[in-house]
Amino acid sequence: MRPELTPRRRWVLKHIVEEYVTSATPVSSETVARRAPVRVSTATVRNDMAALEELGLVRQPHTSAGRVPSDAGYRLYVNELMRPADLEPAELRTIYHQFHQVEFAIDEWLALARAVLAQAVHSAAVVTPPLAPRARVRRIELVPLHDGVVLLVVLLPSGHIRQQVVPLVEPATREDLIRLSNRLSALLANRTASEVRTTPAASVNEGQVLQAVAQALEHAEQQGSEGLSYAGIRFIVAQPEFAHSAKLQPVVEALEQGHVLAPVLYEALQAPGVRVLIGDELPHEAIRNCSVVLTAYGPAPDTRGVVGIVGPTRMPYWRAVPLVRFVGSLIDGLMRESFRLR
Amino acid sequence: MRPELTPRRRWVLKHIVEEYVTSATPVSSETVARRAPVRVSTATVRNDMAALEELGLVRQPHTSAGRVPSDAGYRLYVNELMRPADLEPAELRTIYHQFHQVEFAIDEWLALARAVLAQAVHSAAVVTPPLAPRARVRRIELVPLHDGVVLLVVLLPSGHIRQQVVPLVEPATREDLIRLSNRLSALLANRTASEVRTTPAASVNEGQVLQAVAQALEHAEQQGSEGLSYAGIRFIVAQPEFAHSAKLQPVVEALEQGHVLAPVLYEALQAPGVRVLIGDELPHEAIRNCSVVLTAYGPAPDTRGVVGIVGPTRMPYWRAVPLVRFVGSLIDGLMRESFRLR
DNA sequence: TGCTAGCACTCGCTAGCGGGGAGTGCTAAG
DNA sequence: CTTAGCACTCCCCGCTAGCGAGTGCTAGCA
Repeated sequence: MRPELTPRRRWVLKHIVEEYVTSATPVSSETVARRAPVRVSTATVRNDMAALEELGLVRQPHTSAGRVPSDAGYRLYVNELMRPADLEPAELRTIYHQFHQVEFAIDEWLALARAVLAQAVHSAAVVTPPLAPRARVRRIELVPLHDGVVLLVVLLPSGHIRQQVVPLVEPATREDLIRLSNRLSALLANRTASEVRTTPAASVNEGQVLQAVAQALEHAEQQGSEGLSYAGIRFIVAQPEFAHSAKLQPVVEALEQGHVLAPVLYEALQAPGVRVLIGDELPHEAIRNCSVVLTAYGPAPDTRGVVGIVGPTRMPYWRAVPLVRFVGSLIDGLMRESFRLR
Repeated sequence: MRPELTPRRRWVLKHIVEEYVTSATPVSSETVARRAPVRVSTATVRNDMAALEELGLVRQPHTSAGRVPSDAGYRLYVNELMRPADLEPAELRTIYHQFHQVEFAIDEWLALARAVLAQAVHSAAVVTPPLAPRARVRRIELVPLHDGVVLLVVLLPSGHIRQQVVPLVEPATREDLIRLSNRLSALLANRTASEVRTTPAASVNEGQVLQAVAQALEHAEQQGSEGLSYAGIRFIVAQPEFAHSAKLQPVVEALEQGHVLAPVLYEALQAPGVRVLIGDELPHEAIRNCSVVLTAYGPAPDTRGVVGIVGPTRMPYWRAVPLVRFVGSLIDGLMRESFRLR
């Protein structure tokens, strides 16, 4: 019969997790007993540890070693035992200022988010641009470059810009171009690539531009799913569980070739709040001894992206969760601000 | 007295390098003798190896091990012995097509160059955007966004676009904006940030825009030096010399934090052709058992950037050199083409 | 003088062994 | 239910011996 999960046992588990995360070595009964709020003997703790093991919450790497949290143990910790860290006001202020110092453009924020999260949690950080499943036109602009050649600038709802060089067939004055971009901005507003493709063109030049707009939208959609970027691999390399490259390799590959993480990211896109996935909850074998902490950002459903952390299951969840939440909300706020402006 | 570097000894060195690069294990006299074009005994090869060692071109990890090329040995190999590989026409065609399939924009080419080089040489690849030491204005454009707010688009000589949101002080019609952007495009053409800063403004709005232009240029300059990006760390992780994370860590750090490589990249920016730096020729201790193969791309002096490979000194130089050359010239060609269009 | 065959030697690599120590599980008593 | 005590397990470390790859050296031959 399954042992009971008494309050003290929960407490023991909590300390096993927190101790193991910081020390990276199996936690002995003595270590836990020493840190206990009321005096308990090591033998008592050992009994509790045995019970936790029977419940599948901790493991022993081998007899006569301390205990290590199992994935289920981390899960219980995150769900019920963890108290998210109070982040230093100074740290938050620094991050806040960094975000308000960079250029007012989403790519800058995302690059910064990568760097900040990686540094703050000492893990790898992943970031996706807004993943509009269908890219739409917000506005288009035609910039004359040279005789017979214009630069098409397509503004997307996410605030991204796509540019494309368009050769014209018939000569056009600057005024023609302004009329054309006004007309097309109104005509194409909120249209998707396939809708643009089927829009009839009123002139040869307009046909050229329509083609280019559709192409730009398609590229934007494609880039969305391939646009995952990461930072902080150096922190992963430094983790003792990845000291041997055989362990490290699948993780680095998963990060560099986004498709391993893609399903997880798309899932996080829908869910509100901060999402934590631990070890075997992840879909791929390759990253079974990793955890991810993710949150979606972005105001509208089709301008949402994901930021988060990828690290070993032995991760300081109590820091990772509030930090991811904070950075996510910062980007979210900046995007709302930029939407209000537009 | 120093032994002589006879033709056969050069030949032995060549084969030590090529064998070691592919096998990653010290090369024995027998292996070399077996591959010899004319029949020689292992004893003869051993004598030659001893001579090469005395010349500092090869090393012995320990007595009773085979020989491994030294940095000087690699250098001699690259300078005098190497015959750059004839790349497969199919491989070149594939790369060529990839470059002509992506969007017509420099960032796309650079991302592709990273991926292609990493994959083709199985090493990390580094890429910098055009590193204009002084960013200049090519053209500016003002796009109305909302009441009192415009999006400033600055085209740079490199083909990059910088965008910036500018709040206006006085109301302006669409025609006002066109006049203003025409005026400023002409006025500021080829100006640097500091020159823009000291340009007197004819109106309050113009002052706002001038500030924003200067800021955009400064950001562009700054991003140039921080804009180094890399790919293919997974290949570095897979190399046996980096199996232990202690060896790997400094390399990954050097890649992620561009400043270690910066001086090397700036040097390569000036030099024509493909530049190879081997082991201790690199400025930083951290990457002493790495080599880099770099080439500059870009038509004009202030639109030049660098692409290349970073890998272990045990690198297939005979493939790396022609591949870097090829990819560099592809980007160069695309940039020239895009300049001709504009 | 240069090449080659033969041989002793070096030294990393691996397996096996033993002692020390950390940490456990169990038992019996409070 | 908790605790003190104790035997037990098993990792870790250092040591040793044997093996084998590969060398350096020497002597003989063209």
